[in-house]
Amino acid sequence: MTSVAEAMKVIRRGADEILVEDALVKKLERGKPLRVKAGFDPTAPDLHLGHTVLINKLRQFQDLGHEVMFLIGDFTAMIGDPTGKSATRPPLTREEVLENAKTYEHQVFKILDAEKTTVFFNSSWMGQMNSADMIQLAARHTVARMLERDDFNKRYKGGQSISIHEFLYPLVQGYDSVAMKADVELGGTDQKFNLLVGRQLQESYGQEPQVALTMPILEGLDGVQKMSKSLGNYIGIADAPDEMFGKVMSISDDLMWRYYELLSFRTMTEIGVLTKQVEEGLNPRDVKVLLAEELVERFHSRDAAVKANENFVARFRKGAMPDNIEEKLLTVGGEGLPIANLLKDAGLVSSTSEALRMLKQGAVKIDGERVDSRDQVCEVGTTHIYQVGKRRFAKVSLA
RNA sequence: GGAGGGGUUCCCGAGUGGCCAAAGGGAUCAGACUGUAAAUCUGACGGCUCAGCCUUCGGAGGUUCGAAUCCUCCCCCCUCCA
Repeated sequence: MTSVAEAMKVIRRGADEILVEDALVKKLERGKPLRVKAGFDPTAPDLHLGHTVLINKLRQFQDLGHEVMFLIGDFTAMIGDPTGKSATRPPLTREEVLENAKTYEHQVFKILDAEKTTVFFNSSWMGQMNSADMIQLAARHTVARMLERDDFNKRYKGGQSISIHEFLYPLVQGYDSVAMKADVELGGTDQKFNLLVGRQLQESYGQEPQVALTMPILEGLDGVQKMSKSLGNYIGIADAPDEMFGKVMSISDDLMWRYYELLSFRTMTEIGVLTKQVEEGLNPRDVKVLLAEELVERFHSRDAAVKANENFVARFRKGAMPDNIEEKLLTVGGEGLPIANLLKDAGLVSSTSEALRMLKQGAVKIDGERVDSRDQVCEVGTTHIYQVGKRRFAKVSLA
């Protein structure tokens, strides 16, 4: 077994806060596997790399020999965590929750070892509670402490409404820790308050309080805003290999190190070596390639990673065409189609105006030959590969 | 209930009667260069049957030769007072 000091080094990696660190050391020193909890809202089943930051940390605990408890918050989903949101989410049906949970498992076990992971649903204990139980649970916390939570505080001071049921969310999440006898709970930095409520409730129920470990929110491809689907700056773990590879390559050299810390399974020592090599003149691109390969391999396969790398080099460094170009058949009325309309109809651009702009900018190629005349007409009965920019291709036949 | 401020193109935000398809920034896209879909520089950025035309500035009407800009009504958001 790894020494406590070494374990702490691994655990500390990338972590925002560990509350309380000494308590964690003490727990580790007992030499028994710890029960490590992380809760997930079953509302958003398509995960991106931002979600995996937390899951990676679970994996690290797993590798250190601890027991991972993956909690699906099916009961809490019915309350809706107010964190950072004002709109109440629509409640999910039982079927939707189970469906989402399944998707979670499928995606999450690309990172976690299924053998060493237990999945929990908090409805299994919360569903049992009656009103009296619930009120007793509520009796263990105070309004003043609840208002310490940053967003409650702001809303309260700002005169915005806070529904009573919103106070219940942290309580229920905290009670989950009691029910699961968690030693450690992981969450994003936005979860800090809820994790701390867990500590307090556990003590109140006569348990040793869990250690709360918060992980930072991962920046998206722009390097500034948090990775999120709605901002479109995400790498989905279901993204196709080439797509995933390319997106990783598109991050800035600075952001790459951040991704290494939070997303790579390489040790910090290995990463330190890479940093040094870059300082000594190694092209950061080559280091980025390693990261891109590692991530594609994790979510797809070794072969896919190698292939994605090859494709990337061919297409962007050598300007070659991709292997699998989408084929389209367009039916036209007359003899042919002006190039701009063809590009639009083939879905390569969103409007003919854009097509004309692209032509003017020299972005359009037919079979690799640049087209600069907007008057070009593509005749019926021909098949060519049309390209806009470096990334959009289509093989179009006219009939 | 009272007083005031505001809703502009993907986002932020300027624009108070013609020079406005609308400044500036962000995002995005393209080109160049390169070390990559990094960085940097340049350019584009409502639509179309594209030297022209059409549609847009919360919604509906109106004034005017002409409206994002003025008037009327309506909808929505915010601040302060009660």
